[in-house]
Amino acid sequence: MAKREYNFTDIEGKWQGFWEGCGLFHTDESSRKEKFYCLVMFPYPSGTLHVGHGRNYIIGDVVARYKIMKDHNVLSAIGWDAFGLPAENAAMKGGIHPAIWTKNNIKTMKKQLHRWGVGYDWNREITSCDPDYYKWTQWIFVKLYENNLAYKKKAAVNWCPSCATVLANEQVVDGCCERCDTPVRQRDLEQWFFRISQYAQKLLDDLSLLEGWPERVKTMQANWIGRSEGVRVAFTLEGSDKTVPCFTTRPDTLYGVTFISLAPEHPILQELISGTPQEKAVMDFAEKVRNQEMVERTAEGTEKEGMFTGKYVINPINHDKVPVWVANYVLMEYGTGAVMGVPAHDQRDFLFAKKYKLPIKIVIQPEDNKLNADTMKEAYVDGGIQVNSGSFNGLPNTEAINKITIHLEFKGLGAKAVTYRLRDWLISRQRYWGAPIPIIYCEECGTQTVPESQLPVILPEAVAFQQHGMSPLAEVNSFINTVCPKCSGTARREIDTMDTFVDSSWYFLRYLSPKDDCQPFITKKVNKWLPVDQYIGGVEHAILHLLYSRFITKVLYDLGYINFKEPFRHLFTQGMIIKDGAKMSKSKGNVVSPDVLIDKYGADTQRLYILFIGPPQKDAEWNDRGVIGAHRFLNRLWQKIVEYEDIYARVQRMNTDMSKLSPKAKNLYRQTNQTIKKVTEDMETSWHFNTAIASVMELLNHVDTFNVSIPNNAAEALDFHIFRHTMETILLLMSPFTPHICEELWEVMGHKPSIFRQPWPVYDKNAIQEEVVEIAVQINGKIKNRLSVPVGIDEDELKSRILGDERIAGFLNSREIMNIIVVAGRLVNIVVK
RNA sequence: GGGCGAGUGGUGGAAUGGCAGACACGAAGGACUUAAAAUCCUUUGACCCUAAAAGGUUGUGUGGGUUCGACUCCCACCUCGCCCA
Repeated sequence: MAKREYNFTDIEGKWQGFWEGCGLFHTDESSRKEKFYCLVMFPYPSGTLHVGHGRNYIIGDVVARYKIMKDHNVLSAIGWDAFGLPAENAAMKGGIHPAIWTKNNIKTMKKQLHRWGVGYDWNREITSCDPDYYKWTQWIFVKLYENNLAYKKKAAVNWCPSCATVLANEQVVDGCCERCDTPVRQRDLEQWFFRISQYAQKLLDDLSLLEGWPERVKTMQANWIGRSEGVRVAFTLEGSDKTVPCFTTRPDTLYGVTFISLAPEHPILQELISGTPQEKAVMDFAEKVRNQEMVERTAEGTEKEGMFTGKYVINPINHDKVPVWVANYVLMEYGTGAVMGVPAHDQRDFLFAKKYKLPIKIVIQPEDNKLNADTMKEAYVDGGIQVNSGSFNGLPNTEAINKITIHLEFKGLGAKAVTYRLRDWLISRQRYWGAPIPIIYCEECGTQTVPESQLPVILPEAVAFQQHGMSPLAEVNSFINTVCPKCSGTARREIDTMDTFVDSSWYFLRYLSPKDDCQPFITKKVNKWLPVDQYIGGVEHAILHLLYSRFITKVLYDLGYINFKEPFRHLFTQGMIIKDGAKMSKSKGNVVSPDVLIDKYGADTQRLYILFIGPPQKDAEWNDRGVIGAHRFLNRLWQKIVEYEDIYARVQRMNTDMSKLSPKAKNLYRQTNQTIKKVTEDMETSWHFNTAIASVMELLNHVDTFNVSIPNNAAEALDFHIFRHTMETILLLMSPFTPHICEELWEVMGHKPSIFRQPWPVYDKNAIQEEVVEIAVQINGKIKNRLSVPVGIDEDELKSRILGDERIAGFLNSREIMNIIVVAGRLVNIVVK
């Protein structure tokens, strides 16, 4: 009989068409099966996908297919995070319109996804740059604005003086413009913000609800939110009744204050120095600092710089008169924009004081070696006993923190306060390729939102892209000029567009009603399908995207649109695929194209290799040569099954009666069941697909030694039956990983497709039990021999067998046995003197 | 500087208190072939010993500790990666 070749190209095309046709991934919302919402982070259509991207979609596909077999009603959809800078850069460079560029890329990438065999309910596809979608992104903006969660204020933005344009943070590389390498400056411009800081505490508290999230990601979010508890202390300006509030987490060091520092942006600064001789010098200095980059200003290694304002404040606790400085390391955005300087107990204050010869006053002494203000080389930041602290002397500082706080509150000099590192979310971009912010400025009525009936505010297509300068929207008069929705007078539109993180912070709600033009999502549906049961994506989104999505979800919850507080129940973050020691990227030239590999070996081979390369949560090193191993395995599986293509129909199916099996069949049957157990456990708990696949490889290796033949009698038919059971099991277990070949071979073995309509195999508890086990025998922890014994052997019996073993007896000689440790079914350790 | 993670053969990795290196790649040798590819078989951590077999020593970044027993737990350190400063 002529053997069929493993023609992966035909097979993969055939089954991709079949699944599409039979609606394998079509979600029937009326189904009564348990729902499972499986979501991969939707891609940015950057051009083409490489195998590193593939990991994300393949893992998602494995999970979706597995859950389908476990009889869940699976929702698996995809879309495109289609607004963003690269499209606009391409327009400036290549003269191609961002819309066209994006559309082309989506087409390419969609084809690539299809070729991988990853399945989605394509009827639910969404594209964030599509007006049908961004209409609702704008709607969300309006809802936030109406609820005082969106506002406009002046803020420092990255400004490239050479390109004369605003840069997003990710366009700033090492403090310079990524395009022209000019050092980036800070400029104050009117910017739109979302008031995420108002949700800081909720975002922090509800991390505890996220049991299915990696601890690591939760920690990163908690650090990003950065809650700190402390006291806001009011320092009174000398000769005035004005106060400067300072936030500190260390009220125990209040007696040690020798100066206070203001941020250069502090509103009181101008007033302080107005009309004084030092006014110009101080304002020049403040201007200089404001042009420094934020990161640079606060970096520990950066030179602390400051200037005396000539004014003093009074320390409320001891009435010390302390000088007011302005300093580069104080940020207006954090706390109150003013800090109390305690050089003895804060390292930055220490460096500052040393540089400007400000006094150092010790107020906490460690128990052991006494500090000396004149000789200390760095700030002492640890605990100790209060000194120079009036009535608080002698207290441990941990106690003084509370007592001083209470004292300040009692006297009305301060109040407990909590601050967060989390700052409001700057969402406006002076860019073209984004969702227009739906705001209209009317000279009569002021700032107006665009009414819902007028949404979407369509992004005009005919615009000119220039190398330099402002957003192209600034020049489109037909866009800018409009009428006020309230008074119908002349008005102009906001020309800023929204950060793409806004688009991606709610897309998971849209998959439930992707084409609805009356509402962004249907409350009843999202309440049924969300939270997402499994979210899968890269750890690079651990902070921003996930935090913003959580924020928008909480806002929608508070506004009564949805009944869940968190969008993603379980989160899985896969590791990067590394090539030549670096993350795959076009600029490094180390990308591996999936298309070449699919042409050569097929999609199943590539899927298998990506899953086999290592545990999916860890980074893994790509090795082109390793792919061959995956291909060989699939070839062997193919040959093994096709070899008996004509036989399957001729051998009757039967139930497995263990007692009738030949010893070799019993062994195979046992290992088959053990493999079901191993793979199922890997799928359910750790997602270690690599070890799951390895165990199936071992099983196939075992089949090779099984020597099945075309049956001529009852005994051989029984062996064949076990062989068939094993091969069918392998197909079922492998089908989420390598769906095409399994589907094809399932048919070869005489079944009607689809294999994904089969239930996931369940192992036979009685069959996995070994009869004989090999026990390692150690003497003082060193292996000396191995003995095969029946499973469940009596401990005394085991000991006597071991002590009776010739080799062991030889090693023991006549040494005195101190102890014998028995680990059932594994090992025995004889401890001798 | 802080937080988190990682460090195991030539390579990717396996084993989370009990036989280190499963599974796979690569390499070496062999079979098939006019030849090559593909495929199949054998060997493969290092070192020592041996004619060979058998055997022994050593080995999971480094140094300590806990334990009958440590890749695994504890302490200190080194290197790398990510995030935050």
